[in-house]
Amino acid sequence: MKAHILVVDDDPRITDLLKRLLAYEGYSVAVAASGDTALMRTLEHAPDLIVLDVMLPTFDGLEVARRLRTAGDTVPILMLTARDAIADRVKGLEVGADDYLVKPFANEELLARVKAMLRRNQSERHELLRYANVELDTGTRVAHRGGREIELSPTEYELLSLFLRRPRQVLTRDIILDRVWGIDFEGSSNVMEVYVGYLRTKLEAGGESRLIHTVRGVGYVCKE
Amino acid sequence: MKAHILVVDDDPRITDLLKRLLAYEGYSVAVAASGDTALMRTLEHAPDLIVLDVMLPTFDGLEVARRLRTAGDTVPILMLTARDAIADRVKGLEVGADDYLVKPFANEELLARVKAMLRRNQSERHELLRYANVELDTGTRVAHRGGREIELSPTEYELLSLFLRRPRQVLTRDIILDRVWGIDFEGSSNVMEVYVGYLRTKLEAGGESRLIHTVRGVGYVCKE
DNA sequence: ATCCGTTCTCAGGTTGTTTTCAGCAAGCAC
DNA sequence: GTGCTTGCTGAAAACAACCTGAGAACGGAT
Repeated sequence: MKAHILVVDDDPRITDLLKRLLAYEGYSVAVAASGDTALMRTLEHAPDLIVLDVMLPTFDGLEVARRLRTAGDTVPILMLTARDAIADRVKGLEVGADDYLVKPFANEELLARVKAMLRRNQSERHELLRYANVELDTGTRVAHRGGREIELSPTEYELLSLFLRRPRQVLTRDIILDRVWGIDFEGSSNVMEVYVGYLRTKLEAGGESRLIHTVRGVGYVCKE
Repeated sequence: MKAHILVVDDDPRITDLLKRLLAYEGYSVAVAASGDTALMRTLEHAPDLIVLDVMLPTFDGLEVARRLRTAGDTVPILMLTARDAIADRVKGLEVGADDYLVKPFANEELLARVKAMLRRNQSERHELLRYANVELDTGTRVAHRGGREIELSPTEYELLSLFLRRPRQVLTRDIILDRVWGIDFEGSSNVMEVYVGYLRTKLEAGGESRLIHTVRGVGYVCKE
């Protein structure tokens, strides 16, 4: 639902601009300013797309892309290259970037590409998220526990996939609200609690053990 | 033996990208930027495949394809069509193109098609898509369910073939709109719903079970 | 110009999903 | 235990998504 985008650039003007632009379009945005933090953030957040500048401290964008690909990560990468660095574009594509954009770029163009890349990717990527005896197929959007098939509404699906992407990790209420309902969620509502309830009901309908546990005062964890 | 590919487009962005992409995959690539140079290059180099944009100076891609075919040239043609030009795709096929791709496209997808087209030497591209008891002949564009023959309008055909190529997988509205209508839809239209309706009516006219199910808030699936 | 098939728009009805709310249960500090 | 906070749950209201029939707009063929 809310696509999550990681922006990697060492120029704060660029990251600021992109962050605001993308957030305004409804994406949830994270930022990294160097090669190593980019890799870390990718592992942490499993973004749906990376906007990656070539010039970076520690190690450059090409190296980041190469490491991700050799590690088997298929997240779409949109590379930002300087106007005159044709060689970089070629290398970028060779190294596993999916598209590139020449700086300076028009906002509209960046948005168009991001959108197109996300849409295409969505069709090709069907992962099988799994934890304990729960499976979630992102292609069919159906969950299984044991042999039982579990149908999910869109929101339930988002929530469960969030949990399954980060098993054993405590997710704060803020993070969950951000990822599933979007940043602009204000004031007091207990939607999240209601939906955790729905999920628990469905996941435990066959008498199975609880998988989503409450961490009082903080949020929830998915673990056995 | 390197396959030789001619890329025809007047946008240097596209030719730049394609040239590097295809060259990296080991093809030898030539470029033309207008209809007449495309014809000249074809005569000169006798490429094994042509990637041909519809919109071109001098005369357009459709015209290039038509002239080649009437001259007896059977070189496989992969047509690049604009986003909202369904009519062009149909015309392209009528005029002798062998496949088409909607811009913007995923690099992977272009490579896959190029490979596939080179492999099957342009003659036997009559696929028979099949799922459950539904068949779709991509040569005659006629569908069958059980023994019943089902005639389809061009749009209905596109839609059904999309579903049959990815059975059991949930296709989001974005993807369907993109692949069938080529539209980057912001505004509200319900064409897609109407056409799903048409397709259902035709597919279920013999009292058969529903094959195209709606996934609320997401899109549709083709499954039993 | 007219016909016919196809595509698209619109409005109303239907159904499933999301949110809210109020009361209850569970955890925690004292 | 008591009192306070935090989280759970069932029901109903509010909302949005989807379907359908009717017809308008379009384009090619005669």
